[in-house]
Amino acid sequence: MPKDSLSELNPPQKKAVETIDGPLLIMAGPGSGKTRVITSRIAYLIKNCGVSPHRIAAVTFTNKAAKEMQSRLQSLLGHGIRGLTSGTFHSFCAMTLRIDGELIGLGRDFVIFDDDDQINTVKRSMKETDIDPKRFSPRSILSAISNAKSQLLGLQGFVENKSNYYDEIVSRVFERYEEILQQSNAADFDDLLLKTHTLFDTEPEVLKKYQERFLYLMVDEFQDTNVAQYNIAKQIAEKHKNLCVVGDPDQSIYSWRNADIRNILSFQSDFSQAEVISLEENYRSTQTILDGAKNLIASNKERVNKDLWTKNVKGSPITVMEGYNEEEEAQLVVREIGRYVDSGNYVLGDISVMYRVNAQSRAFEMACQRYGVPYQVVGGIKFYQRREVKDLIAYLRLILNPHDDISLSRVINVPTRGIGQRTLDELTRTSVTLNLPIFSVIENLSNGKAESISIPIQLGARAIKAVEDFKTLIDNLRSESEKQNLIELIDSVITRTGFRHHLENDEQSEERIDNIEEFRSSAREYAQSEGQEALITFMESIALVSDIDGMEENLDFLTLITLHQAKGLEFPVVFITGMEEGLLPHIRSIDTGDPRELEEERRLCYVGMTRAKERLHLIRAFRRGFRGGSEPSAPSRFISEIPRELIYIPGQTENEGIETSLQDNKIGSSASPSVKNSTQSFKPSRSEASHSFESSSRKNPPTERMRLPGSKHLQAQRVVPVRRRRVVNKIVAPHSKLSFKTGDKVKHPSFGEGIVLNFEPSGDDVQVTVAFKESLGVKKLMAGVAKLEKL
DNA sequence: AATTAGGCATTTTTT
DNA sequence: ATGCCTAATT
Repeated sequence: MPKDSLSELNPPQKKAVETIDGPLLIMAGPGSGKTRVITSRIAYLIKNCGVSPHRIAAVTFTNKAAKEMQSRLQSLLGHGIRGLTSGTFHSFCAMTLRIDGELIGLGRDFVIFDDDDQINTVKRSMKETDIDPKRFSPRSILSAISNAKSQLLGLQGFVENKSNYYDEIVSRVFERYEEILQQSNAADFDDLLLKTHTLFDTEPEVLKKYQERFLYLMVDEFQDTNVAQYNIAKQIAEKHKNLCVVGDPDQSIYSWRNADIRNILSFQSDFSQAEVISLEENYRSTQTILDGAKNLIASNKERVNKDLWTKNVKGSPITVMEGYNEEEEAQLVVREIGRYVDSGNYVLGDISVMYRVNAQSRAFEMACQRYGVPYQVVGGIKFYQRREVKDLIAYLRLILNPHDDISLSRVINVPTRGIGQRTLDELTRTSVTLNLPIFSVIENLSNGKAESISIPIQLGARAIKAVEDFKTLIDNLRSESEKQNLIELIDSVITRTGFRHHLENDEQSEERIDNIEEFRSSAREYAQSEGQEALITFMESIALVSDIDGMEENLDFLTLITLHQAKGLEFPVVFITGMEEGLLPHIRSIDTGDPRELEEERRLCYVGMTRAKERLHLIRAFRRGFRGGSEPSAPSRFISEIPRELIYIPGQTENEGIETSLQDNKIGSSASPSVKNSTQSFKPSRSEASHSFESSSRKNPPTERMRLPGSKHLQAQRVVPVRRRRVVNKIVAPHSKLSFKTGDKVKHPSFGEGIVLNFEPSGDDVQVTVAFKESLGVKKLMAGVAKLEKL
């Protein structure tokens, strides 16, 4: 990208940047330079109009997008952007509530309940309202609650609007759910928005503060905002009316999360004088890819047509391939990727494999491991959602806020300390009757005043002892926490609670300890600030990060990603996999019979296709396995919605002539028209990092089934398989030397130094038995996985 | 109270 | 096939 300066913008882009007064709606097609416009606009406000960054807020869809914007502005304006507010709606609201939430009864150190906590809370609520979780799924009840909150209804609104038996059930759970949250001084994701709205609604002074401060407000990915978010934006912008929203209705893919595409219509009616600017020139994709995508999306009925165009080269046809099953699909893809890399024109970081559901990543991971392709999975099982990490977080939260019943229930018996379900039930029951948090019940218990207060509780002496010990444990950690920094605190939690020991006894102890180690180092950057402050900030950052936030651009890794997460990204080469009826229009969207759901699937496919700059592959499997079995699947209807002449099917020769060389396909990385058609030079191929594939493989037609290449010569590039499940989202670079002999001194990242007692090759790795010093003892480790270092 | 076995639902996407 | 939940066992 060239420097963001006004002269390099096309006329509508320029207009979008310079239209600063009054409401503005920017309709930005894929690849139309939206991000540039947003950053240029902010830079323009600051530099040309002399607006203080302090008075500008920019809301993005992910923290990653916010960070990217920040860094681009930084390079444009240097320190001139200090004071700029940028982030997601959720993080903005969390901050607002942290400051002024007390006015609406939210304690300063409230905790944020994530999805997992929410489900637990719903389950508990159902139990306490005698609603059978087998008859009504907690998940669907939660989604009803979330839906109500996203529409700014809240409990009260929901109760008033309920119209059937199911609503009645939900409202009972909802009521209890809110009580638990209140008592735990917690807010769920939707509360962050809802409560901020309420705060602004009921406290004019607070609202005024924000209204006056934010002269300019920008909202990115507007098509994916929900009613609550839009209304918060409206509240803030009400005074100055300088609200700029940027979006593309064709890329709206989050309606299941209550995003409401009608916000775009509302915006136009709420701000009738709003200027509307369309960005229609695409700088990203080849003509062919853009045409394919345009034709696909044209099948949607509910949309306004856009006139997307590009000056880019025609480029290669869209390749459609078919494998027998998902394994062969993956093999096909990985082998094709090998050809790209071998050509020297692409590095792995240029390529991405996209799929509808996370479960699909598995086959690709396995294929990558077999072929030695380093890869990066975005998302999947979220790091902070791993059991051991969540347990540790629950301890930290409890230390911060002992009233957090959900966290307390989570860890009161982890590791097991003789407090079973009976005891916990009894404590919970009492807390409900007394309308007190569980921790307070325990406190009263241990004051020895149980009888005098006449707590109606029935527990054996042994249970009481155990519970009291737990209370003392938390109390001690709590008082220590004020003197310790974050890392010290985490360490004392791990040791004092017996958590470390507990992990060591676990079957997957290595993996779990690794994860805790990872967690510990992620806390490091927060450890500077003082005592509890650090803990609060850290907890908040954990609750609000997304997987995509952690994704790095790394030339050496192939990216595996869901279509949803791919929004906003671009890659020279894109493989969209699982192009099958039931998967890409997902079965759930077909089953409902709601055409709008099917159209959203089509938009999802459109988003995926428009991520591609130069090469687009659509792959499907003839049979797909699920729930153990395997069933035949039909090609996705979306394939047939792409004009045949844009498609190349290997094996069907008549179209082969269309395929152009890779060189002809290259699109200059610059958005400026002058260089676009030139066959620009590629990124220099990085010999030391290049991942060479068996050269003969490129001669094999992709459809022919072939044996996996021998792997010896790939050893150096091989990514070590990480047990069955992945340990960290990013698989780190492989280890160079995996040879050990008895007596070798080795170093483990968390266990420290040790001596090799024994070793035996196992698959591609070596299982090493190591004696570590101190109390750590003898362990069997996979050398590559454990990142063992020879000393 | 803790561990284990067997039954069952589950998988769309995530701030 | 896996993981979660309940029931049964020690």
